[in-house]
This record gives sequence, structure tokens and C-alpha cells, in this order.
Amino acid sequence: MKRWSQFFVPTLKESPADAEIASHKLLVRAGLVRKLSGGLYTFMPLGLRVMQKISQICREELEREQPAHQRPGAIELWMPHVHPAELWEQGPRWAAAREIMFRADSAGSGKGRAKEPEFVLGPTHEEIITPLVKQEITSYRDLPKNFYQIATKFRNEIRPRYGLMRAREFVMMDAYSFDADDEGAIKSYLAMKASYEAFFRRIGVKAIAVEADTGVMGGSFSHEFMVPAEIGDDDVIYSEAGYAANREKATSALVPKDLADAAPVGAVEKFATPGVVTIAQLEAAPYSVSGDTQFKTLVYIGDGKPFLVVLRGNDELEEAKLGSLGFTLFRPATAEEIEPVLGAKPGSLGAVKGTIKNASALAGVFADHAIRLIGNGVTGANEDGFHLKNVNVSRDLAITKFGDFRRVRTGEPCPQSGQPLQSRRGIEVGHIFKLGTKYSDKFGAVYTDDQKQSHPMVMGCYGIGVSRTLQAIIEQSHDADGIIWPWAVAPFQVLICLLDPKLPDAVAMAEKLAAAAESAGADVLLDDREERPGVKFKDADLIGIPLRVVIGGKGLQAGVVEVKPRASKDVEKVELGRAEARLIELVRAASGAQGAAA
RNA sequence: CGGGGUGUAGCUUAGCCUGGUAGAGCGCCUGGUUUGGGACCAGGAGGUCGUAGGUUCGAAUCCUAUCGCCCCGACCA
Repeated sequence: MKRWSQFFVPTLKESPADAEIASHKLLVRAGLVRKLSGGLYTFMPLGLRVMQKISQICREELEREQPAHQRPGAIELWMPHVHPAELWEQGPRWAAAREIMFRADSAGSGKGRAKEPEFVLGPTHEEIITPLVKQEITSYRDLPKNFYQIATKFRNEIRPRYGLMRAREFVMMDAYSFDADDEGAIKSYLAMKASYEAFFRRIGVKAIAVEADTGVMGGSFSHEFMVPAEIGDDDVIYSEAGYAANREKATSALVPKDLADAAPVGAVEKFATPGVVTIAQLEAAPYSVSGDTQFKTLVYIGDGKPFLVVLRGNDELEEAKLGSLGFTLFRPATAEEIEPVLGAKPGSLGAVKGTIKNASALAGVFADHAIRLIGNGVTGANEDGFHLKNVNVSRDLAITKFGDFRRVRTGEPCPQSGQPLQSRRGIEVGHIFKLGTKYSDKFGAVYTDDQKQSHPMVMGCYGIGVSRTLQAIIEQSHDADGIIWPWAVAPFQVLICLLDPKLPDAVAMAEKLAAAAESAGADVLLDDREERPGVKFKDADLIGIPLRVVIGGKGLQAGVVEVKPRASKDVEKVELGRAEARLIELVRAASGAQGAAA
């Protein structure tokens, strides 16, 4: 039991000026965190307690065996946060990852510094765990293994945001699975998915698993765990039938699978379009070419080489989908880079065979499936001020490969059920990746099988943003007065408000009830401060302890104490003689409900 | 990094346009009256107005630079 007067819960009446969203304001007002600098926060005693509770439940769920997926629990370890830069240079993504990494060299004399960092701060640990496992595991007998840690991560976010939502330093659970083969890796992946689901259920968070892009992490498939919230950074595309995917990854059944290629309507014909450089201008009179029958040609630079992406005029590129092309780094080309390759400025570009000035310079021409709906359309002539019509997809375009590159729109048919797709914002609190052998190949993490054959280990990696989850809980569970903590992660489960700390009978009752609640397994905070009742009630609502017990002079005279769940408006008056038993009953019911959920 | 905004006491802020002794509320300290939803009265402490230059007799206020922070975009747990 903690006594408020001896503890440290600095609450604020007013919201800090730099907090925009409810959860961020409440984090600070309830005394859970204090800001050091942008994206850097101190966890105050109350905030730390919540982190520890979340972490502990996370451990329990990760270490639980998953018999349904034939996988043992994960194993906790602890890795350094300062990483030799060499390891990252050896790994597969140094070029892409270094931009978000802090360097951790000697601060030196202040007179200049080395060009390249010797040490970096870890944004994640694939580059550390893979060499470790290579060194320690060489036999199929030692597989599968899944190692995890709950530790600080460092990312030099260009724009930290919303308190703990996107911080430069944050607490993450990161896990890494190693399997002998692909089948095993899928079992490990599914086992982790099950652990995540149990974890989020137990901490009282409504998180849904959605299909996701693998990003710079690489790998073959992945799911994100999203907490639905307006302030989330991600768009989740879903249908009533159960399909759910990050917008970056989402597809639709817009293009029928059995769509036949259109027959050409005539020869390709050049026509003058002076000054026309946008889809919209070509849609307008006198040209009146609907956007849905125009080809939009975009130029990107992938690992130094230009490539083309062809979309329908009205469709938008979903840039993340270009990740499937296999480039380590890619970006839109500049106008200066485009002209020597295509022969025209942006606005008159196209991918018709024979019109590209320097086609051999291209790393490829990638077309979205949806252009097949056009059949015969209009595109740039690669000559400023001219376009081509009667352009037939299969006859005229120099397509290297078709793929899914367009951003889906709500209302399009769900790829699984055909129902209209919908969209909502979400906070990404967890991510699981099936990595394959991307890292084990690079670092030579191989094992020997029972036939004396050597194989690369098949990996998976998994993250839960612990500090972000903490804030997501507040975002999901608060009202106008403050936080409403779910029982399992509340910094304390029972708050005893001692309205008259000078009244010996009241103090005795408070101590007795505290002991009773503790005996039933609750963490108890006793508000023994010399404050007016109003202050205590406001603070109680603000910090959101799930069960509040009020012991006041008036109540004692009437022979009762009051019990009120934070989430409810109803006060229960309990006779003094029954108070202990009733409190124990309520604590057991609340913890039992959690246990059942787990 | 591009765009927008903002820095005044521990916190929330007024004053800036139109230069002339820096003001309030909360919090804090002392005393008193209070005591079931952020009490009241009296007294008090606390500010190099982000920093550095400049203009001026005089700068929180005008100009320049610089730093921090917040928001929108690209990235992520």
C-alpha cells in the first residue's frame, strides 16, 4: 500500500500548452510522464507502474506455450543498446535505416568528428540477435527458438508527435524467432499472433490484426495490431466480412480476375496538346479525355536507376507498394533526371514502346493491374506538348511487370467478399513479420540438419510498442474527467479516499480496508493528503484508479463507506461491518474477470 | 527536410499591432476562517520577457540571425 502523501503524483489542473490530443494531455495532467525535450519523456512513478504492469503481462503471454501452433514460449534476454556500426553495415538495410539512427560516438573534444559513426543506438535488434544466434546455434536440435526483450529503442524521428505516440526514445518489446524451415517459421509466426491477441485482450485493449506492408524490415508477410482511434497515423481498410489491411497494403477486387485484354480500336495516333501537363487539363475541353482512360506515367529512381510506374489517370500511387519491387532505396525522380531518359518533361510522359528516348537506362516499367481496365487510352508522347491516343495496353506499352501499385478507395469491392471497403484510422501498437532468410543469409546464421546438410535459419521478428500502447490505452479509455484504467494495467487498482485523515476511526477503517484489498490481490493507493474532498475527488477521477473507496465523516456517522467504480456513476454504500468482505468480493470479481479474459 | 505557428514566474497566459517602471489566474510560503466534487480572506516570495546582435534617448514590443517547442506532409512500435 502506498500513501499518497508519501508518494509522488504531481497532478495538474490545466493541460500543458504543447499537448494536443486527449491522451497526451492526460498523461501529463495525471502525473504519469514529464517531458524532457521533443520525443523524450521521463516516466514518473505512476507512469512507470503502468509500464511495468503492461510489460509483465507481455512477458507472461509471450512465455506461454502455444500448443495449438506447436510452439514453446519465447525466452527473455537483454541486448546492448549501443551497437557497433559495422554490424549494421554488414546487414541488409544500413542505407535505409541509418537515417533514423542516432550515432553514439565519443563526444570527443568538440573539434570535428569522424565522417562515419563507430557506434549507433539501436532502433531494433535484428543486426545484433542474428550474429548472436549464428554463434550459439548450429544444430537443428536447438531449433526453433524465439528470443525477446523489453527494452528502450532509439529512433531519430524527424517529427516526434503526440507525447509517447512517436517518441525518439521509447520502450518496445522486440522478439526474434529462428526456425529450421518455412513451415516452422509460419508456426512461430502464428504462435506470436496468438500471443499478441491474448496480450491485448488481457490488458483491456481493443486491437485488431490487419495485413500490413513489410517496409524497410523486409520479409514475406506481416500483420499490424491496430487500436482504432481518430488520432491514429494509419488508415485501416476493412470490410464487414472481416478483411482488414493497412491502406499501404490493401487491395480491392476492382479488376476482375478473368478480365480479357481489350482489342485495339485503331492505330496509335499523336495529337497536339500544347500546355497540357495534368490529368485534369486533359479531362477538360477541348480534349475531354476521362481520367479513367488516361495512363499516368510516374518516374522513380530505385537504387540509382530510373524506373516507370504506370497507373490509371484517376488512380493514386500507393508508394509503399513499390517496396515489392526489391529496391533498397527509391524516390520520385526530379524533372532534371526525367528529361534525358524519357525525352520530355513531366506532363507529357508515357510508356509506349519506341517513344522512350533512352529505354535501356530504365530498371523497368511497372504497371498497375487497373490499367488493363482502360484497354485503349491516352498517354503522353514523350514529346512536350503531345499525347497519344488509341494506346492499347497489351499491344503498345512496354510493360516489364504488372503489379498492385494503386491506392484503394473506400467503396471498392473487398478482395475476399466483394462487399464495399471501408476505412478508419488506427494506432499501430504491434507488428509481426515473417522475415524469411534476409538476415540469416547476410550474417551466415545457418544450422546443420539430421542429414548433415547446412541451411539458413528462417526468421520472424515481432514488436510491441509498450510505451505507445500505454498511451493508446488512455486514448481508448478516458472521459471528460480523466483516465479510466483497465484493471490489469492500472497503476493501482483500489484508491481509498480518506476524507478526514485526522479522524482516528476513519484512519483505522482505511488501513483495514487497504489490508483487505491487498489480501485479495489489489494494489492500493491511500489518499491521506490534507486536502479538501473536492480536490481528492477530482484527482481520483483524473488518475483513473478503477475502484474508489470513500471514507468520510458523514459516511462514518451513517455507518457506511462508499464504493464506486471509476467507469460507473453509481455509488454503492456499504455498511461498515460488511465493508471488508464486500471490498474483497469486488477485487476478486474484477481480477477474475481479467483472468477469464486471459 | 518543406509549409504554418509559437517562445513572458513551476503551470496556463495578458501585454507586442501603435516602443516609455512586466500584469493576471493556478500552484507555492505565512496567518486565519473553512471542509462531500478543484474553498475564502489577508499578507508574501518568484520573471536577464528563449538566445545573440542591431535600430533607438529608451526594446517583451521594431529589424536580423540563431535555438527550442507545437501543428500539417514523407517515416515508424
